[in-house]
Amino acid sequence: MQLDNRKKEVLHAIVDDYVSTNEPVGSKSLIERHNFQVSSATLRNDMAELEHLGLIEKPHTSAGRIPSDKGYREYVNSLMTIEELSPKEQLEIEKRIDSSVDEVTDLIKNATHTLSETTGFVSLAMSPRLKKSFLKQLKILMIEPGKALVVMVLSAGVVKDKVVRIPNFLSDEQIMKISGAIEKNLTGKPLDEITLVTVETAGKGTEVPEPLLKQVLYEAYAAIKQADELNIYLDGEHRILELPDFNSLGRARDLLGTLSDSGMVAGYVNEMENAREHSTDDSFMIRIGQEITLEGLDDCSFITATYNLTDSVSGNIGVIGPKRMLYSKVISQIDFVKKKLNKEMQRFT
Amino acid sequence: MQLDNRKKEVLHAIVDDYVSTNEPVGSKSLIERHNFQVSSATLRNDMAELEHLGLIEKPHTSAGRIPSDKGYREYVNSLMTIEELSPKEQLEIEKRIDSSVDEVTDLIKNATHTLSETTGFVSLAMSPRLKKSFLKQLKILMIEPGKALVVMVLSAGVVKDKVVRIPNFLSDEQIMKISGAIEKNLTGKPLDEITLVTVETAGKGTEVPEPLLKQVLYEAYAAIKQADELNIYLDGEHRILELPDFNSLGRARDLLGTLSDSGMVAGYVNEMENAREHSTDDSFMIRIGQEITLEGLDDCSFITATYNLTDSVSGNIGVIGPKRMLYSKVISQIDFVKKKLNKEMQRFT
DNA sequence: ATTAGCACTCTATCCCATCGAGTGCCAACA
DNA sequence: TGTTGGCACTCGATGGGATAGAGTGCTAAT
Repeated sequence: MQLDNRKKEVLHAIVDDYVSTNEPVGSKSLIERHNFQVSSATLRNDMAELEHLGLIEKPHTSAGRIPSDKGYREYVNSLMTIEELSPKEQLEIEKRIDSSVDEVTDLIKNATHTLSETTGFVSLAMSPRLKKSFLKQLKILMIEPGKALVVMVLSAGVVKDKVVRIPNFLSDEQIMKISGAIEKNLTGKPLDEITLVTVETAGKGTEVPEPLLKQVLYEAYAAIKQADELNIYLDGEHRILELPDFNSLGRARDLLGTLSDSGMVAGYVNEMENAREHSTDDSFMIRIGQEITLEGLDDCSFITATYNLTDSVSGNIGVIGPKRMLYSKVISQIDFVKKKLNKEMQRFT
Repeated sequence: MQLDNRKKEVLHAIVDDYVSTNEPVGSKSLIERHNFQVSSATLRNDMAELEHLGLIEKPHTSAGRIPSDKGYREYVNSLMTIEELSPKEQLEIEKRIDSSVDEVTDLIKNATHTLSETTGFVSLAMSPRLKKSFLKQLKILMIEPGKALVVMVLSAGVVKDKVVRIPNFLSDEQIMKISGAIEKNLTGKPLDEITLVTVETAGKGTEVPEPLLKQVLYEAYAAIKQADELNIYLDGEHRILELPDFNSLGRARDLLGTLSDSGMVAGYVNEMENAREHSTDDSFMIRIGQEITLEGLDDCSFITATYNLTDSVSGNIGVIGPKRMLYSKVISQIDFVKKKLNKEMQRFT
């Protein structure tokens, strides 16, 4: 994008003004609010140029300009400068992320809630992608005839469990044998390398009759697979209605409708994450307006960062807010929450 | 409420018409839509009377009438007749409540989601009140030095667990002893009779040094207490925006804001439930408009039914919708979901 | 007790005039 | 060539009538 300096400043100013006033910005008010050493007519020429480049647009023929998706993109990529949060803001966030919880899940929910409160937008987090973490323990507890609990401890300090159905007439002892065999053979294996075949192989030589054994092994496998399923935590959906950008009811409805299908959102975040892994970006993912392929999010921006539970186990945390947001601020808020989250997570590993 | 027959019919008709049209109903349209064998002037007199009794009201001097909270209450208590769902509707619900899930929690979430889909309103369920269920098993699993998992199996077929911190230098064997002692002494006791004292007494004679023992017992107690904490599941909040009753944005915002504090809603449901237990009502709780003491729910009705996991372990499931709802229909929908839920729950006990 | 008739009330809607912020373009200027 | 003042034009927002329509309460007659 070959823009001379003044045009860059103009775009910068338009984005800033539009973000803070929520009104299309015209050449005259631009002059009033900023120290351009030229006349409004000159700015009008510049603005015509910027519009030609697709960076800004007019809602109506005789209205001021608002940034286009491309304009926001340029702003985010090249123009804005990110400032650190003030110590007071930092303290506020640190205070809210309660460090006394006993489970990683609660910590993540906490951070998500905090992020929604500080930004005023919808926040979301993905559970850690555990497929790279490995099994440290696996126990099968008999609950009652026909029912057992598979408990797994993973390397990332996470505990998962699942109630499963087992054949009625299996004895406690048989179950112990099976769970011991699985644990012995699969400990240390990353979850994504554990398949039904691996589990079945691990269970061999347990002196349990074939068909019974097979069912238990299958259930154990299912439990392991469920352990690395991704969860998504959304928070603060109701804040959408407090944003002037979504006062049209129709938009708010579409957006909330989409967000209510959390599985779909989770799938999208995952897609984004996969796309990132093959690129050279830093750890932020920013999608603006139409770049987002979820229905009803045309007027939104979607920003996530990657937190780390261990070196190889990570997840995402971020916000969904209006395109018209204070990007630099929001990004540093997400960044700070992410860092705090990373720090707190060390307690678990 | 001493109302002659025609006045009852008039109130009935006003509620019906207002529910279906969402417009204040006047004397003339009442005549048009129903077979009253009198003139509109007569109805006007009746309506003036009903208004005097506080059963209906006028939005403006020259508008038709709408039911007041009291009017809806009279309608619900004495006027409406509840019809069964059609076989088709029943089938639809049965189909949606997937019976293949392995955990009670998932079943409840499923039913809640189904209820929101069938009614088009916000639905909610409380987790079973487990304080009357008793401990069937309690195991403490060592996860790593300093960390253990307390697994509890309750009489209602529910499995609960909690990660707890324990002293670093406790051995596997010591933990087993403690968990064995707790299990031995507390099995069969209802959760609400288990106190810190009971747990400490149960743990005596385990030959584990006093201060270490005490900490583990405390954590076990905390885990047990957490097991009977109530959870609330809300679903379909976004549907609020699809209701004409909440097209004013301000109202929708207040309502969603209140619902976002799920703890508060849970507390309210619990309060309602407690109030019910001392009354002779049947199993439905209906709160209309201002009867609801939650902020922002003035235009809502809150209807819940009680499901049973076992004879003594129950929870609530219901909806929050606009006051202007088809009560008879919604009640039978909730009732049917509740019955289906009860039926499915038998698999777990 | 019921009814027809009537004057009155209030909202919703449409139309129209006006205002104002903003634009594009042109001609002049450095 | 880039910058500027000037000007005609556009279009949404605002606000003031005028009108229509549905509904009401009251009165007098049945």
